[in-house]
Amino acid sequence: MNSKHGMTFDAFLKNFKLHVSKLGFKNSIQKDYILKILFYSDEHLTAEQIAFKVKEEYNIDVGIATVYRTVKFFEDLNIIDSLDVGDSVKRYELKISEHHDHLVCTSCHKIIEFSDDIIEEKQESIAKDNNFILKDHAMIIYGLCEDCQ
Amino acid sequence: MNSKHGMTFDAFLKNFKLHVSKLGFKNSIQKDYILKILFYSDEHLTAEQIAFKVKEEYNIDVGIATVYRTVKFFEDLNIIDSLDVGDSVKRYELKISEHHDHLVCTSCHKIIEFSDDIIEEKQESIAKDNNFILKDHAMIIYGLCEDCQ
DNA sequence: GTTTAAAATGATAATTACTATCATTAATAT
DNA sequence: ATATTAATGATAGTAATTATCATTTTAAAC
Repeated sequence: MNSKHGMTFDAFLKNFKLHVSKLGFKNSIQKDYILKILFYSDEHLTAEQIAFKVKEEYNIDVGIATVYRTVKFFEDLNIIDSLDVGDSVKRYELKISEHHDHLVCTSCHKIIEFSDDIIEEKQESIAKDNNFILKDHAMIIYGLCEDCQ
Repeated sequence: MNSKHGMTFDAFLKNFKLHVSKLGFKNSIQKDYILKILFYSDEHLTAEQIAFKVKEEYNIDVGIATVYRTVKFFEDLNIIDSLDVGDSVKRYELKISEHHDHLVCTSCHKIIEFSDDIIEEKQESIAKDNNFILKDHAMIIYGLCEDCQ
């Protein structure tokens, strides 16, 4: 067990590749390494950051267009979340750990994750009350962190 | 009383213009009509839509740069909220009615407003628990509305 | 292991929402 | 009325993302 996700990356990757094949898509080393960077990252990464880290850590060149395509692909597969902190750049994170929401510092842009069962339940009931089938939600609380007050 | 806001637009505008003056800024018919469109709109409007409606409904020409500047100005004054439904276009709404969050249909992009006191309270306590001074929050629940299921 | 068909990639052009610039206009103070 | 100064509008510029298309790679069939 060498990760915070309760699963090794190799096991996760094997599973992922099988899933991709079954859906009729083709695997690639680019997908593998983008996934790997996201798997091990503690932070929410932009497309540019992903490309940079794949090169830096594994010496694999990935075109920026491929990164954008791949994160979109991952979103379609529902394995990543995208997050816009308010600076109009999308940041991505793998969805394999349990769901959480975000607290964002409006000064230093630090991101803190949290989860709250009561809020989750409330969201369910609000969707129900409005005859919506709940698909997803995004909740960002903006404030000033300890360091920036 | 001719509006959903419990105040006539004329009263609201008078107040607004006084506030602008007091802060040392100048008033303009462009600001007035952008505010008027937002005041009477049931929907969350993009900058482009605001410019179009000002022309359509009051036959006033407003440059698109002025609309962007003005909504930013209104944001600084804290009288409008901006909302990104996920299509990377900002939509704006006046903040004169009480605070609410949004339910968005992922199919037809219909927006439904809701508010929930328990969620609001929870957000307060989450901010507190993390030593954040809460400034604002954005919560969007995504789902399929009745018509799109 | 070759061949084949289709999808993925990478370089880059295009798009789009938004911002900056700057000359002109309009609003407030004197 | 005049002066001052901010606001406006036209448009160039920016930055993130998407589209295009020639080339490469994948995976399946032979």
